[in-house]
Parts: sequence; structure tokens; C-alpha cells
Amino acid sequence: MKTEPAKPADLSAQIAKAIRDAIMSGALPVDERLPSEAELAEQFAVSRPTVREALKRLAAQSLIRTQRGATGGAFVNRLRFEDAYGQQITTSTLLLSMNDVSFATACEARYALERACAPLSAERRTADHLATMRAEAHRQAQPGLTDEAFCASDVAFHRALVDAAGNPVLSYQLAGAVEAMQPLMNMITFTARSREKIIGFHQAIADALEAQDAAKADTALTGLADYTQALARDVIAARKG
Amino acid sequence: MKTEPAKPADLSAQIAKAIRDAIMSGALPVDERLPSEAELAEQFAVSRPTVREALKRLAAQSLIRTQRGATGGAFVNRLRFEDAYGQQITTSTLLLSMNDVSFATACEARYALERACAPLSAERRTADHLATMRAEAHRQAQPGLTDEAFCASDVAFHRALVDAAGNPVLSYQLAGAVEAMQPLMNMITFTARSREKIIGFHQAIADALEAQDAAKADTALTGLADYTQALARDVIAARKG
DNA sequence: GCGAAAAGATATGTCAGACGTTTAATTGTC
DNA sequence: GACAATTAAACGTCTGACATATCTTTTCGC
Repeated sequence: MKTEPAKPADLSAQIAKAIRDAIMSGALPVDERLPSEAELAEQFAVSRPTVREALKRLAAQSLIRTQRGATGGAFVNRLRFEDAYGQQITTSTLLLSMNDVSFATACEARYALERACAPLSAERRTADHLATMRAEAHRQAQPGLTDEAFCASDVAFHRALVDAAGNPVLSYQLAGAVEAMQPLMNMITFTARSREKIIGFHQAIADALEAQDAAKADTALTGLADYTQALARDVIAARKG
Repeated sequence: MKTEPAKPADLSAQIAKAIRDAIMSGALPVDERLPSEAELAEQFAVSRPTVREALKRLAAQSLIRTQRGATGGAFVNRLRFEDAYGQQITTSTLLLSMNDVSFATACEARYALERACAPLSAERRTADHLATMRAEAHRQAQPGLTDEAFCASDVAFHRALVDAAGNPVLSYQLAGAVEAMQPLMNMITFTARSREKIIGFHQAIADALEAQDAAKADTALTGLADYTQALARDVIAARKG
């Protein structure tokens, strides 16, 4: 029944797991200092380089931070949402590019999640969020804009839409879905006509949020989702033909 | 204007970043073998331990895998959704526990995302998904079940609901939100009465999905969300009093 | 007596070299 | 031609050392 014979991992991986478990169980609270590398080496009966490899693994996940000097050492890091965004975006981007995820699938996920945010955003949006969305929509209307810059502005617009929900957990989850789409979106050549339509949807969304009208926001988002999917289908069809 | 003077990071962090960028840009395709540790050490003009620390950082993010032996080395790893689930859950769990995220905020995010899945799940659910949901609901009705086991089954039920949407991107994003809630849920003591009500919602959700009725599923999910929030409020109030 | 400079202690960051282990390719023998 | 022994390449780990950063303590000068 076992798919894996539970092969023994590297020592550095074992040690990293032991420390990670201690952190996740709460045995090591935030800002607690770990024993020094030499002490850890003795405790786990391995050499210092092996301990260091384990600590670097944890540092790569932002679980610890290290500090040099007399009172230095490795400390349990308070994982912040901003820190996690980067990892989330990296992972999501690679997942999409390495797994032959279709544009349709990624797009569906993204707009499903955004529609989940929309009612909360309509209720809680601040003037700041609205201003950001208006500013990005205005930038998107500039004539000389490259496709890449247009897409980047698009991402900024949607980030503002998501952040307007005022729920950091949602913002974190959505960051991956929205930002990871950008490389896929960049493959689309936006005509003046398609930009105009997209900006129209963006303005409709901003209007709905300003009016705190969740239903209207949902309608505009659905329209944008459908239009984006249609655009992508055209691009793919044109590439084949 | 700069918040950080861009302090020079450790060599191992710099090297890890360089390789990570190469992977993300596509310069290093999947399954490509990196140069040996000795060659990398020479290229970057550092020692082998430093290179190894960099490689461990990448391994911790599942960006590379290493293999011993004659044809061994470090290879660019195809990041799979299953691999990413674990990291996503770890990160989400720590984010919630370390940032004083209220139960209400986490719960709101979770149910908003699940409601985004529900219409897709109603459309595409398979017999397998329905069977899993029914089985978990049945388990939840067992009398001797501990609170922990009840919560674990609850997670399994909701995972099935999310997976029924048939969109791996959604499943990935939701995994964090759903699983990371479990430690928070475990803090609630479920009375026989509250379990009964929750199971009722679960059955209503399963019924709605079986009937492919998205509206009914949404209603049931909303009911469950409201009830869960109310339960949590009671627990918090009881703890204070 | 008090402040500032110097010395010390501690811990991480990095390097050099070595040995063991794993794995695949090569070679040699029957 | 097939199988076994050898070889080579690469990672995994260890030892020891030095460099560097930072806090603490001591010492010196006034």
C-alpha cells in the first residue's frame, strides 16, 4: 500500500524538518533564538556545515532569520504576509509554466477568486483603492503603452480590487493567482479595440465598487472574464491558422 | 526614498537568487542538469560549501532535486501541484498563527473562496467527489469522534468540495485556506447539537452538488459560514466570561 | 569619577581539503 | 554475448581554520 518505502532523507533535511516541526507546533515561539550552530551540531550529532545547510533550508522559507555578531544567531521569524507574497507568486508562476496549465484553466481560477472578493470589496473599498483603480485604468488608456506595460497595469488594477476586500488572507491567496497570470497575459497582443473594451470593464468595476453595488461588480467581472477568454481563444486560433 | 539601502546579502543567497532567476526566466528548462557543485563553485568563485548552501535553499522550495552517483547532480525540478500543496499549507498555517489573524477574518476568506468554487463544483462534480463527501459526512455523525477527528473530516469534506471544481489552480489556492483553518477550528469544542447542524449543512451541500444546483449550494455554504462564525463567537465569549 | 577608546568574547560567514557513499559506465572474463 | 569486477563522477559529510560582525567589558586618559 505504501507508495514510498520512506527512504531516509539527507541529514540536513531531517534536521530542517525537526526544527520546522518545532516551530509549527509552537514549541519555538516567534523571536526565540535557536541554539548556536555549534550547539545544534552537538545536539544532532552532526557537523556544523550540515546544520548550516538545514538552517539555510529554513531561511529559504522565511521561517528563520540569522544575525551575525555576539548576540547573533538564528531566530524564529515572524512570517509576514508581505514576505509570503513573493514566495507565493514565485511558486504559482512556476506551477503554471511547468504544468501545461491552459490559459482557460488559469483564467477561470483567477476570475472565480476575484468574484469571491468583489462583494467584500464593494462593501469596504476605501478612497485609496478607488483612486488606484482609476489611475491604472487611466494609464491603460495611454496610446504609447507597450503590451507588457498594459499587462502590468492590469495586474495593479486587479491587486487593488482584491486588496479592497480588506482581508489579508484573501489578498495573500489571490496574489499568486493574479500575478502568476501576467506571463500568460503577456503572450496576448492587445489591439486598440481590445484595450478599449477591457478598460470599459475596468471602469464599470470601479463604478460598481464606488457605488458599493456588489451585483454590478459581479456582472462587470463576469463580462471581463468572458471577454478575456474569448481574446485568448482568438490568439490561439490565429497562431494555429 | 529607499527604505532599504540594498544591503549585500550572503553569498549563498546571491547564488541561490541567480540560479532561481535562471530557472524562472526559462534559461534552465525542466530536468536540465545544473553544473556540478565543484563547477558552480568555480563559476561563482566561491567554495563548495557555499554553493551547497545555495542549492539547499533551492531544494527547500522544490525548485531543484539532487541525485547522487555517477550521473547525479542537481536537476531543475518540475514543480507539481502536489509538491506545492505542502508548502502552501505550511506557509498559510504559520501566517495565521503568527499574525494574530482573527478567526472571523480567516473564516471569511475561506468561505468566500469556497463559494467561488461551488458553481464549478456543481457543474463538474464526479461520483467520486460525491462519494467522498457523503462518506465524510457519515463519519462526522459517529458518536465517539474526537473534536480533532471531526475537524480533520471537515477538512476532507471541504477538500472534496474544492477538488470537485476540477481546476488544479483553484485546488492549490484553496488548499492553504482550508487546511490552515484546521488548527483554529480545533480550538472549538463541538457539542452534539453543533455537530448535528454542521452535518446538516454538509448534507445540503452534497445534495445541491448532486443535483447540480449551484444556487442551493451557495445558500448552504453561506449558512454554514454564518453558523461557524456564530459558533466561534460563542466560544470566544465563553472564554472571556 | 566619567566618558571614550581599545580589547575580548561570541557567533555567523566562508574557505580548503579530505574521506565516505552512491550510482552508472566501462572493462574484463568466461 | 552475458555477467561480474573495476573505475570514475558526483553528492554527502567531516574537520579545522580564518574572517567578519556585533555586543560586552575593560582600560586609559582627562
